[in-house]
Amino acid sequence: MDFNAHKPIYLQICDQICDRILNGDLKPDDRIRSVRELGAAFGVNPNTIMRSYEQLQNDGIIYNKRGIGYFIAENAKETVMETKRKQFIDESVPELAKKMQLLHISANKLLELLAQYHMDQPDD
Amino acid sequence: MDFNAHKPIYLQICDQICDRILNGDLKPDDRIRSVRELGAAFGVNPNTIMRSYEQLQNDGIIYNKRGIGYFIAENAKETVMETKRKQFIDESVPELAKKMQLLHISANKLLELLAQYHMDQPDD
Amino acid sequence: MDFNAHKPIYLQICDQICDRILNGDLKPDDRIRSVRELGAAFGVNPNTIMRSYEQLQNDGIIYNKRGIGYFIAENAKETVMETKRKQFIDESVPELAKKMQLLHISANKLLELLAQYHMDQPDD
Amino acid sequence: MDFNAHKPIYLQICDQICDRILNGDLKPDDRIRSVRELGAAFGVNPNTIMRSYEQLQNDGIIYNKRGIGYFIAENAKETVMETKRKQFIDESVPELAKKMQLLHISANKLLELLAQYHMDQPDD
DNA sequence: GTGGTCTAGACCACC
DNA sequence: GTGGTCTAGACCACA
Repeated sequence: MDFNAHKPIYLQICDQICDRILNGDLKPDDRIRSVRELGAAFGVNPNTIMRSYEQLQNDGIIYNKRGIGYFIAENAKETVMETKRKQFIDESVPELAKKMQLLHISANKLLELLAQYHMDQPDD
Repeated sequence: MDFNAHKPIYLQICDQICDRILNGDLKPDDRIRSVRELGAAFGVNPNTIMRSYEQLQNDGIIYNKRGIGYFIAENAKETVMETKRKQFIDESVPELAKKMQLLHISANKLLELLAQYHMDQPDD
Repeated sequence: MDFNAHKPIYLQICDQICDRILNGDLKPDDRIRSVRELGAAFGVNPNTIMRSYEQLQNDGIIYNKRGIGYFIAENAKETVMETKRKQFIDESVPELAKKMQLLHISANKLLELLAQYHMDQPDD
Repeated sequence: MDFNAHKPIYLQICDQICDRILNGDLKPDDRIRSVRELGAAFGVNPNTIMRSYEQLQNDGIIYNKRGIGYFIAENAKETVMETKRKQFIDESVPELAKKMQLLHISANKLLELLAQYHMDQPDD
């Protein structure tokens, strides 16, 4: 894994795990790799992984069994989905709208730009 | 002005000035407020304002008359517009596309969300 | 059995056994379940149960017949009672007093709160 | 400051700050000492202090001004009070009730024990 | 000066 | 083996 220099590594790891939950790769009660294991795999200090796991645990996305490891929470997918959608609607959309207005970019133009990025997703 | 906690204040000030240039509030050769004045107005250290002005000057958006103050550059609006559009297309759009895909938000849904924010802009 | 996340599982198991001794559920020379059996019942590693039994044995609350199992000690109830009362008076009460003071909870309020939990115990 | 060995230092620091908020020593918008300063004062690594501050910030008890420091939140006292009271009622009280029942300690006996610890607090 | 992130390495309790 | 806490020290961006 290679990391964006401008965002904390531990948050990028959170994002990566959330993405894997959203796309179904990680399911409830799946064990995720230990801090040491994942640290080695990512070439990152275990403390940094620990920090990611703490964050995710605070958010109710993973839970911990003492001496055993970390596991995906029961309703992790819903939690992540809800959190991210809320963020999207409350932050990304207004910001986007503001930019479009200032830059004179119409909705049509936006659709055109998005078309390049395989927007073949169903609504839900 | 209240500042977003996750973006440097000096950049938020840059943004605010750029916005005012784009919407026509600031025109070429208008004088902008001194670092002291704006610092006081924003409740921010003048050094921070200075940093914003340096940034804008480097980008060719404002210029400096020594001992007098900072002024909006001749082609500021075009410069800003071009820079921001490039950023929008190269950064915002791909990021947006990725989020929409993960969150199963369709283009239609996006338009619907945007509609709340007065999308009555012409293309150009 | 579900375990409190902030106290070691092996101590919670000790507590549970002590409670059963105090309330008369376990009597002197009763055999308690084997580490394997109890481990399976609790969904816990047998080593963890072993650790609980060692602890209780050190405290003189249970004893071991090699190859046969663990048994409640003769004076287990008295031992437990004495130990726990000492703990209660030396640790729980001061801690309680400190909290009540900080949170402005009066003795009356405390009695009121306790009333919900069937405080029909005689003194002794 | 001397620390209890069985509770994480960073949590003990959180508690100490909460206590100072509750007793009125720290008021809204007061600046608290920098991580380095407090670390030096307590003979503790600044990282450990940082961890306390993160925790308190997550709980909405303190907030941060970039490059300036940490400050007591507006309604910190209420937040702390509410959190701790909830904890007291939901956790301490039932646990206390259970212990009293098992150890045959009556409400009167409890009051007697508490009396030593200056229980001259008003209700509220 | 401030906080924030990260590393390396240690030690501990627990399973 | 697991996580959890802590230290020491580094480097960075920001005010």
